Amino acid sequence: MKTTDTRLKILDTAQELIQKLGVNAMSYADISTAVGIRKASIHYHFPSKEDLLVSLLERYTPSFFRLVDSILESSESAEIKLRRYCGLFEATLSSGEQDKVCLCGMIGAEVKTLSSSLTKQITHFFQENEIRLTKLLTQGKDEGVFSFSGETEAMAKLIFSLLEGELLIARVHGDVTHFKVVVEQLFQLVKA
Amino acid sequence: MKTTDTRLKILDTAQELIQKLGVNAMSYADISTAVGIRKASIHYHFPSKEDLLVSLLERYTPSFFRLVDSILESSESAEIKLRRYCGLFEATLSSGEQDKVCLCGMIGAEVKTLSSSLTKQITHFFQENEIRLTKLLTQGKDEGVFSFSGETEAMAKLIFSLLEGELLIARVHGDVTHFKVVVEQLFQLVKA
DNA sequence: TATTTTCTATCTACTAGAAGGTAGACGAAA
DNA sequence: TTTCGTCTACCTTCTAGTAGATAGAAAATA
Repeated sequence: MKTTDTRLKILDTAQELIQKLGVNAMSYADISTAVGIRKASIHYHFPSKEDLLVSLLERYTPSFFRLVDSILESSESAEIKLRRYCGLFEATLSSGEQDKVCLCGMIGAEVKTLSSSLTKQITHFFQENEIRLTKLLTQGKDEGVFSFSGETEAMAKLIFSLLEGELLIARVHGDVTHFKVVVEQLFQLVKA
Repeated sequence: MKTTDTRLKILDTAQELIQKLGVNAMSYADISTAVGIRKASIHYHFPSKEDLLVSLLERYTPSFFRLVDSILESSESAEIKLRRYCGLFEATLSSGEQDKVCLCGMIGAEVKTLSSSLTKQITHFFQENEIRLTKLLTQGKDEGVFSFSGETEAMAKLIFSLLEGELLIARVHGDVTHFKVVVEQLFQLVKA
């Protein structure tokens, strides 16, 4: 098997396991079993768990923002764009056995057990989301489809925290509808 | 030392450790060191980790709702009550070294590594919060101090997810202000 | 009251298994 | 013939959890 194939399989599997169980409940042995490769081979590709986490975030963050930016750059209304943005989070929750949350949300919860360089990567992910949401909201206000009082930046922060929080809560309830209800309520609040 | 004293110390320490590090990153050895007692003594009071978690939630949930209910039963305006409710979450974040989140938020993130009876306890905590927020919002609408479109129940869900999410996010940023900004924005949205 | 017994909470010492990680052999491909 | 990716075998440390000794307090008995 090619290097890149194994590497990818390891990253995919590790990501799924972390989104489901968290960093500290996931082990090299788990990945080993799921991928069908020996633990030592995983250490060949990712010498330490920290290396694996860094690589995971270096892949996840740009790939997530490619999706977000393709939404932002489309020619749709700000309302549709925001719906599609929220849809990215809902897709994570709905996928598979409805047992996964945002990778960065999960790692964010465990931040106090991780290195400062990982903390920086998570902070960066959060900030970039707020920046893009601010853009989106500004566009919506300019178009006249969004209307709400307060600062646009504060609203962006609020929306992002609500989405990350809902992912956790809806999963505990085992109820994707819970997520959808909150997103609909969000639209009630921002719609002009 | 009296039984109850040691038991309390163990519970207090375990709670702090979980709020900071999470269930899976906290060990009996950690508690042992912090309390100044041997591991075996902790197992005497709480035979298994599951027992400890159950006891922790059986203490945390009613004690949290005692605080919430004392706010709800006060004679203040709904706005003040909501501020004080949000203040409970902010207090957790602000306390100590600003490294703790809601116990149930943290355990909620790790829910897929835990027993179904613990999942039920977390679900219950979330639902009871939504019920109380719904009451509070209804009072505010009746008083005329709150005004927002959409269902009151959906708004309650939205507020709770936003608070749990903000706790995680603001901690990663190491910035209590981030939390305060979002709470202020919430008031912009609900105020009449 | 004095003594014995039982109970309680702690301790030391241990187990088995899982964790992250390493050394070095080996086969295939470049 | 060197490099690459995988393997087996192993190490150390940590994990939850157990067995059994012990000291002191409480309760029962003489």
